[in-house]
Amino acid sequence: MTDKQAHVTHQADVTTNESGELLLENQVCFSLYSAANAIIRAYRPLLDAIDLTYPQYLTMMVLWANDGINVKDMGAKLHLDSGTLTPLLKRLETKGLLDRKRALTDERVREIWLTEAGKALKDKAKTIPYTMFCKSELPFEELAALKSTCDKLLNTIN
Amino acid sequence: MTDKQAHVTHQADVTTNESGELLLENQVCFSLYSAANAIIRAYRPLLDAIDLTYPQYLTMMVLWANDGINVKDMGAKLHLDSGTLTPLLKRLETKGLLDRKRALTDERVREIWLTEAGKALKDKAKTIPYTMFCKSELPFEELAALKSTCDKLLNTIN
DNA sequence: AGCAATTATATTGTGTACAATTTAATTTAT
DNA sequence: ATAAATTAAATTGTACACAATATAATTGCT
Repeated sequence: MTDKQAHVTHQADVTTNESGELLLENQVCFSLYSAANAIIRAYRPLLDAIDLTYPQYLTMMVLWANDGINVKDMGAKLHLDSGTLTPLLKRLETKGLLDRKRALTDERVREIWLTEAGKALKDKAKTIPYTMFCKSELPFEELAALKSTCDKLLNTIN
Repeated sequence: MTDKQAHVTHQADVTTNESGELLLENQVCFSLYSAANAIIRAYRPLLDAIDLTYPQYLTMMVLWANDGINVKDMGAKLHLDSGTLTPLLKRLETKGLLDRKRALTDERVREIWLTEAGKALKDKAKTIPYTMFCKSELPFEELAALKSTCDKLLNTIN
């Protein structure tokens, strides 16, 4: 083993075993990736009841707090680009939850406005976060620490 | 506000503000979801160099430690089903990294065996975890805590 | 004013995730 | 032994993510 590899093994032994092997079980990123998938799966039965997917639910949450927001600002909040958002917003429009209007001052800009049905959905979604909190079976402090680390990761990694 | 909703707000104020509103900024699950997406984006330039996607890289990692594993056991390790794995494994087969063989004792079972090229790729992938560790700019202990919480979440939520 | 550069969104194409269903092989129960 | 039940993969269809590119509107520059 080279000096460089020894350093690697020492510094990052979350990721490798004593022989420097790549082990799935030791990968932080794999745990994060699997937990994110599991969370989306856990949301599904709750969101099926209001006919939303998880990304659609996040999008509605942005709109409930920022009605009339444009696609670019929505993308900045959700960390998603127009390639993801355009079709997603069209599907929410088809469901009758929002309208996609062009801004009067700038024809390029698409403003997203909730319909009455879209606004009404907010109330039905209100209990979802607490249900998920219970499903997690984790103490409040641990979830707060998880959020803090994820936010740091997101900020430094991009 | 009902008593039940007051309880919700008190218990889960990571998710809601003082008026009980659903705020994206306060959602643990959204942070986890965004961090997972960000991590996959951060892996991309490293994995492009060896022509793998992140799920393909995870799959190869399983094979490097468990050559000849079948699809079901692979799915249990990766928390993915055959609907995801079958096409993914076919793509890795097309790249010449593995062979998909039927088990002799049970014709239903598909065994996945690394080719020489598949085995050789392991060496090129060795430095990736340490590079990602550096990219995170987080102390080792915080990453270990992150992994621990994600693993707990994955176990309780399913 | 007029043209180049920039910006906002949309489109195209690839690769996941996953529910639901199908197919084929094996096991179980009678 | 054989029909029913179970199991392992594969298939089908929907919905993300995101890179790359295209389109159209606006801004900046001279």
